[in-house]
Amino acid sequence: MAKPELSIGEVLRILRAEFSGVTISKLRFLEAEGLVSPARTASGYRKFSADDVERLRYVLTAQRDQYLPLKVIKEHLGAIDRGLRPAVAGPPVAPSAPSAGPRADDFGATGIELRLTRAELLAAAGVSAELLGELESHGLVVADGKHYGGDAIVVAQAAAELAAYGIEPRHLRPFRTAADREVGLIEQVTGPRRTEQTEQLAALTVRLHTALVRSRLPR
Amino acid sequence: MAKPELSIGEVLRILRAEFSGVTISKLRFLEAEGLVSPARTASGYRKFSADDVERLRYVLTAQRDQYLPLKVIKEHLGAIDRGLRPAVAGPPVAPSAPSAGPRADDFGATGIELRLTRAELLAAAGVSAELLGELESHGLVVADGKHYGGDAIVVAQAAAELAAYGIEPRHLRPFRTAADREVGLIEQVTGPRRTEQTEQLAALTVRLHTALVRSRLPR
DNA sequence: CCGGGCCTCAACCGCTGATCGAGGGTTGGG
DNA sequence: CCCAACCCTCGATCAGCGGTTGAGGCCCGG
Repeated sequence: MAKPELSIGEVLRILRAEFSGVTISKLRFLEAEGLVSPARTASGYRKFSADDVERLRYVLTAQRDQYLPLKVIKEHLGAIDRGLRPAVAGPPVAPSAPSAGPRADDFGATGIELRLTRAELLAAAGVSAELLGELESHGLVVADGKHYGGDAIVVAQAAAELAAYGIEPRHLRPFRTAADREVGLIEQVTGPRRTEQTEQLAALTVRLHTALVRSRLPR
Repeated sequence: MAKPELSIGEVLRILRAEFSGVTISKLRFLEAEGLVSPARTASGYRKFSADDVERLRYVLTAQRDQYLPLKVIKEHLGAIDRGLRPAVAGPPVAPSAPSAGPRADDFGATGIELRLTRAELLAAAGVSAELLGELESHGLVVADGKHYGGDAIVVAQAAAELAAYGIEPRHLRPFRTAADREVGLIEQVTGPRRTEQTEQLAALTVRLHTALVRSRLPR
């Protein structure tokens, strides 16, 4: 028998060994919330695969050790399912303790690494191939081989909206330059590999940039 | 050296710049839960010190970015008070790699224009007068007469954190230049008065900038 | 054919994390 | 002295999350 599929009661006994607070009703609840989707027998009994159990273990661990809300755990699982990888916010800077503590903030709403074809990008951003071409020629959007990252969507959309104000891609070159310089500065500190620290630093510089722009807008 | 002590309303305005969901009643609630203990005037008014504000910032950040329950945050603060560093669990091992998604506050949800004295700015940002002086000499923070805007807090804090990575104010000049150019572009479109449209455009360009930086970070 | 296991669905629950309002004092400017 | 704006406490209330409970009923092995 290659794949033993377990009944809910069996799963319960397995997980009980590791997590004290688990009950049958909780497992059913987690299914109702969309965190696992066990198969069913013809008569409606749940059949849990080894993967399902693994998934439950993930959920219960995240809940117990990180206090994450189910909603967030669900998003993480969704990302994992799509073969994408998310990232965790570190602890805030301790008050009155200026150690270089990590601090995550509004940098990147998804944390998901996306890989899109050109066609997918056009569809996702809802822009014309022409605009995208211009953006590429000015170095505002770059493909990595045949694929574009998720940020390209945001860039393209923003560019499209700006075009409605009469601001064309060629006017946006300075943004590219500024971004390059910013990244250069970051790499000088953290080196050429992308780490947790890289992200934190980027979040910081972006925050700085945003505040600076705000502060310089007319009163 | 007279440390400026802030009333609850002042604290509110300061924290609003950074955290959208904070209210007076929430601040009082957090005191009731034992997360901060501001001093009181003879007549019973709360007086928040710079440390209190920092503590609140820690609480709000931990809540927003790590979804920690207040109970846990309180324990962490207790540990920090005793000179320890709080233990933080990493993400579960299960179905895949590290992760996570902080949320995106938008560009300017504040509404109210903050006006701070130099002392208030120092207290709110928790930075040294020296750092602030340097920032001013490089044009990163500017006073409008005797007062500073709320963005100055964010600028100063970001600069302080960057300093911990060895990035000094003088390295930040290009940010000023970039911000100036960005604002210049915006003003070319919307004119020299600050309107709804100015804000929208600024939000757009900042979004563009952020996405560009992200897209250019090493893979 | 019986008993334990499993099913659904709706109602209920306790806790967290606040919010609200009544009723009333404080402060500062005119 | 007055008024507006601000601040106070305390108790009631609330919404959402994360489940639990129970009624009523089917399924399956011995």
